Amino acid sequence: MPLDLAGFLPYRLSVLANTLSRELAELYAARFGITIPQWRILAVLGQHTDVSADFVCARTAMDRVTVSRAIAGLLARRLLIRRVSAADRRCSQLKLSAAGSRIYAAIVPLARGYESALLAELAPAERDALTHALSLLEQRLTAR
Amino acid sequence: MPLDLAGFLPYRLSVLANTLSRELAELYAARFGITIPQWRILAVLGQHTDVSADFVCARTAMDRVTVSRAIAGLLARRLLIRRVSAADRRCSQLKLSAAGSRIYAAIVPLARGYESALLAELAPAERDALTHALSLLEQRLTAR
DNA sequence: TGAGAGTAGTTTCAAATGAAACTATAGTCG
DNA sequence: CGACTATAGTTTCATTTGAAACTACTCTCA
Repeated sequence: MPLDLAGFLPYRLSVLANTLSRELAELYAARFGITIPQWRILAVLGQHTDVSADFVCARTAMDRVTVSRAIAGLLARRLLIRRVSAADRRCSQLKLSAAGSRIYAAIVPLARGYESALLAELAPAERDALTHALSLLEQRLTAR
Repeated sequence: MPLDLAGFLPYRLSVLANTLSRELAELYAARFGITIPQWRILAVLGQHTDVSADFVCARTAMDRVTVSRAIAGLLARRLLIRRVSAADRRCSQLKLSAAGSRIYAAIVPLARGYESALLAELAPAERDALTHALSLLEQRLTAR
């Protein structure tokens, strides 16, 4: 009894997620010179300001090293501002610069538009069901 | 109006899928010396026999190069058998060797067990809803 | 037939990745 | 205090990745 790969959940999610990330990246990568990890950092800093690199790691589930390098790239282009925290000088406090905010503001509608086009495939009840199922699965993982 | 990353579908799927693939790989990688791309190839060849590398590419949504190298690794360990197709000598015909079949047979229950544990988080109706929603999204992508 | 276009698969090379080691700072407790 | 442990973040280095070029073969059609 072979395993049906096309119906195997981890595999399906993997293919779908990689395809979506790549398609989405096409909308902003070339136009703004932003990589996928960099976009995720912008996305976190668009929501939360003056947070540490580690906070970004936790939010994005990306590796420390990946985050460090993506931040370095964004700093070099002056899209972020980094201050050393006075309370704990190991921590930095990151926020979007004016230029970073502009890029963020330009990408957000592209991202939303992409997501909307996807979700348009689903009826409202189907959307809710998907969202709900993902929450349950996510919960399981964060719970160990 | 910032974008809520934690509720953004492409992002959620990406985090979830990567976590699942990594967790699953922990079950077989060290024990059998098999990488994620190699496991996917075994999974395809467990279902379909005497198929080409390109067929494997199409099934797994993996890159040509990744597939070529993963096959090379499996051949080196004599887990696969490759014949050149008589009809078209550019194509190879791949199948599991006896040793490859044994590894495949050993991994399948681990993979199934992992998936079952995941799906146990969901009520049957929730599972169906998830499966259904994924099908709709997948369809959209294969349809361009 | 045989020149040009196309496909299967591999190799090369430059870029991205992540584990492990490292730097610098903070907190703990004898 | 001062050694010891822990955390934030970076650097190093070996591995993985995939785009592009390449080889080898097949197909088309003049």
